[in-house]
Amino acid sequence: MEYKEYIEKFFNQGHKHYLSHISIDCVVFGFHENELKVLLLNMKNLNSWVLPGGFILKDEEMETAVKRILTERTGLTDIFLHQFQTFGGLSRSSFTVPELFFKNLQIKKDSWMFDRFISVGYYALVEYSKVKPIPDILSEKCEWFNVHDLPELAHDHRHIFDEAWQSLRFWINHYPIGYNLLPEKFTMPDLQKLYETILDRKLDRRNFQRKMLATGILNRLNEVKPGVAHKAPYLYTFNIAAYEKTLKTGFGFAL
Amino acid sequence: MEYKEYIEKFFNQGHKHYLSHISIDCVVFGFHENELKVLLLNMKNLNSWVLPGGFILKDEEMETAVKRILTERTGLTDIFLHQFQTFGGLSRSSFTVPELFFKNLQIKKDSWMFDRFISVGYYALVEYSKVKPIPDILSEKCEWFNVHDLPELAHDHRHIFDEAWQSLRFWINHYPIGYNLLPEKFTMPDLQKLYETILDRKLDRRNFQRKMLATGILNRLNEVKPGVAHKAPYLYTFNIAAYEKTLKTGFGFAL
DNA sequence: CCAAAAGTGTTAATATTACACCCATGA
DNA sequence: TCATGGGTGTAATATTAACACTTTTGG
Repeated sequence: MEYKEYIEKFFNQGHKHYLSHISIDCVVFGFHENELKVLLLNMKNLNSWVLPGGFILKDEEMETAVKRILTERTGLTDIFLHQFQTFGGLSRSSFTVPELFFKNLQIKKDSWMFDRFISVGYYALVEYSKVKPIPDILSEKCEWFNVHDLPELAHDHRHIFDEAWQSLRFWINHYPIGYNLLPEKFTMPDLQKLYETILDRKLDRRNFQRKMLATGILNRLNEVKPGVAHKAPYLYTFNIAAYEKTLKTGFGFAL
Repeated sequence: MEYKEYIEKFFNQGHKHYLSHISIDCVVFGFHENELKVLLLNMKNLNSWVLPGGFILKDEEMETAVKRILTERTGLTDIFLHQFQTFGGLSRSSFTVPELFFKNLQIKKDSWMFDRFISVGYYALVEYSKVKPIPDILSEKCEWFNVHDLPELAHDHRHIFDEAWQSLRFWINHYPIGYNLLPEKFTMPDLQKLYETILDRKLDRRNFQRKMLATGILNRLNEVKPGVAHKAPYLYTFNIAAYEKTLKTGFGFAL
């Protein structure tokens, strides 16, 4: 049984390969059908949902670890990442699980996995349609959830999610967003929906467009969105050079 | 020799008490004579300056650890803290030191202190005049430096400092500041100097005053600063209730 | 009595918000 | 042809920036 072996090795030997006491938790945001989504995992045998996460190899950059973890969960490379907070609460977890989880498993009582962890929180922005959610070895399901309709989360993951979303809301008032969340070509209404969804409030159509165009990060194409009812909206792409530049400098406006 | 014993115990036994692979680095800001200051330590035997830092006890909240560390360095309790970033670079340090540091010391080659560390960065705001800088066991000196005139820092501490200052600059555009950096009674020019020093640019006297008063976090006293040449400025205190409230909600203006 | 610093108010510029009309399209 | 959503411009308001005169005081 490959699973059994893997788990046992992970619990009993993992500390030889990974930094102990340190974990990574990721809040992966996607945008689909005008809804902001988050990727969650359902742990095997336990019926609990958790954020995707993992550990840092001893000879691995922290950010490389995050990318590795997220590539495993989503199939994507080149993911936008933002480190938003590190969680150090004493009671935040320890990997406490009911006995049944370990039936048939030979796991040492002093496994590194039962130690206390400090967790570094990252949020990621990904293009929903390109993601192939892949459960990890400990989990059964990997699914998208609407941010307004999350299941109960284990440990302090609800808190981590809340902090991530808040951080994201703050971020988009200062830095451009969308390149990582939208398809290559998108419409102004698409972009506005994205902002509205993240900020969780309505924005004025005309003012939004004016501000966005003023940032200079958009290219309007000589195409309109095909196959829509009513007047077809223009398609846009991001002006990557300007976008990247603004990612560094920030623009100072509030939507 | 107490020092020798302590160091040996710390290097050889510390992993039993502290979380391995995790450190804390603090950027302690003070304000004195219209200069923004940072507290640095000079390591014994090495002539290198570092940020104050430390480790987390296995049964200690992370924030409690930071407070403990800073109380040891400054003599203060109740310090304003802000976690600004976590540093996970592979090459960021490891505690590499020249051989001479270990002359006469019996330290195991596999001491936890030679492992790789992920470091959680906090900045602290303290009232300069109340601080009694106290070196730690590994260091010889603990001194204030003007932020514009820092010595060379070991490891990636210059980078950590830069990120802290940047984070602080960002912070003060959204949240009140000063309660932890100024004496209880202060003048409007004092407060302005503080802002100017942190932001590293001049502000308009009149507009500054208007905005500050508009926030409602200040109480003007019926006293003026004694013993000054020229017209004496009013003294202010912070309205703690309003200050604390604004610390949570933030005010949205840019200086 | 004057230089130097502090207190205060007004005006101009800019940014933000609110709002209304026309256009294109598929049903 | 009409209901729906998209494109655009302008006026009102709020915020920010620029700026000048008066007051106080120690030397």
